[in-house]
Amino acid sequence: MPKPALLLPVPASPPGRVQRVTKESTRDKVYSSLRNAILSGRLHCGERVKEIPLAEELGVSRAILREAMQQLVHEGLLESNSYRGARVIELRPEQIDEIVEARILLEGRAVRLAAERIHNAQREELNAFEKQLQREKDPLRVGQFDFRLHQRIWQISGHATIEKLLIQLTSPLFAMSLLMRSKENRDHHASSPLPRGTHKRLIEAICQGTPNDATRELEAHLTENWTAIRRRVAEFIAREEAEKL
Amino acid sequence: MPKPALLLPVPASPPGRVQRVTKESTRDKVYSSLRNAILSGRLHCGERVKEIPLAEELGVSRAILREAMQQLVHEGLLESNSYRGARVIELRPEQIDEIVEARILLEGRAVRLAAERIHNAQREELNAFEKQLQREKDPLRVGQFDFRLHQRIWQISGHATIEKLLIQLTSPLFAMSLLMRSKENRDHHASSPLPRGTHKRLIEAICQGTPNDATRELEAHLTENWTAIRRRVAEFIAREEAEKL
DNA sequence: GATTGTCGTATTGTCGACAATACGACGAAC
DNA sequence: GTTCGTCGTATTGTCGACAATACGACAATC
Repeated sequence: MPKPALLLPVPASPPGRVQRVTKESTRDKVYSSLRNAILSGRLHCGERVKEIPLAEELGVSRAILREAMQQLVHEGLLESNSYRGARVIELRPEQIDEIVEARILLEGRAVRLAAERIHNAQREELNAFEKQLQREKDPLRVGQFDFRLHQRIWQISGHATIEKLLIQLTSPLFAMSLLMRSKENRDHHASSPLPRGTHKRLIEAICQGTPNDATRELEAHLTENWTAIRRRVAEFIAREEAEKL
Repeated sequence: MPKPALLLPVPASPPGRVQRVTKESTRDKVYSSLRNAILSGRLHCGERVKEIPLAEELGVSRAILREAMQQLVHEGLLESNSYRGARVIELRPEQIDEIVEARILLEGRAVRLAAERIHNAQREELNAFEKQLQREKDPLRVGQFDFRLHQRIWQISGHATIEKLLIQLTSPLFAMSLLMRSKENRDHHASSPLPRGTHKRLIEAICQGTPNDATRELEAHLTENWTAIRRRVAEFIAREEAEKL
């Protein structure tokens, strides 16, 4: 039985209508493909990533794949030891604490700026996004919506440096929470839904242009959300350790 | 006339006394070498970085060099456009503002933690460092000492995530301030020394274990320091623009 | 004289092959 | 039975060569 493809092969560059100005290099396509694979759970946390099979699956040379992987290592989604290969990262609870702490600092400023600078069109967009998020039932898609919603807020803040740092900081977090959900589904553990009330209040604060409220709501939102995830990660790791012995 | 070597060729792996456990790969050596070259001003901001000559100078293949450069691009020290090569970054004043703002957020927390967690041995180390910094006359070396001192503080904070972000964030800043100094020396502009009073008070606050003072002193230190640099960058860019026309 | 088309070259993007290393299996010594 | 040495294989690290692209120079056209 042919195993299901984990990754989509890199598509030949689509013939843009007017010869696209910014040609995307193969490396960038491989990078995006790999990143998506991790951030959508097709490559799950802790999984070994071998170069030759992956290069074949993607239809590119190992050199290119290595450059893309290099980038993901630097971004914190992969970790590699020399001659011992690369794996998708697996965060320890203490690391999650650190990341969330840094995230609160940076995103606190981002939502403050967003509340100060938001336009009417963006207000509508955020509200629409939030309604969509409320309607969504599938927990996996809820997580992805959540991620994209936050990213949009960072964009609205207009602070490119903080935006970049936040993307880098939260990607491993997102991958890990994804792993939690899929493992919990597989093992038939209760998969409690994300708390969404704080989410709504955060959006409202940003749209109403009240920076202090926005920052406060963000802190509440993140701590509430991630103490739960953190506990689950700890339990998950404990279970894994137990299985090993 | 043979031009002076910008980079030291990558040395063959020195035969460690007991066969070092962590073998440094060629890529890592190339990465460090290149990074040092930028952060010590041997490769100056805005300079084009060509792969073939550089690979020959370093005595490695282009593939390896590309992987190392890739990493520096992600770190923000190089910027590259497809088929148009890579250059050392050149920050615009607005970017400096953004970086310093993010830095204050993160380093504010770092010095707070450092003040809470510092040990006696580390207190002495910081004080010694600070005295050394006071004695130093060469402005270039002052900058390097300053950078290392801050890095040591981040380490003492024990927050690995914030430390990593800060290194990434400040490297381009440091490279740019270096460029300023060397250009100013060359063009015989006045090169005003860094203000050091705030520096001393910051160290004292950390050593005395007063987190609030430490955070406040840090903010003073950074804003004082970087508004100066920012102004100089703006003037420098203005001069360059004028030369072009 | 300015604009546009063509081409050559310098440089980067991509690839396949070879060298070096880690890790597990297997067998020998105690 | 356990420990240690040896070796084979799977996998990564490194390299040199070929293909694709950008950019400037030069010629042709209006």
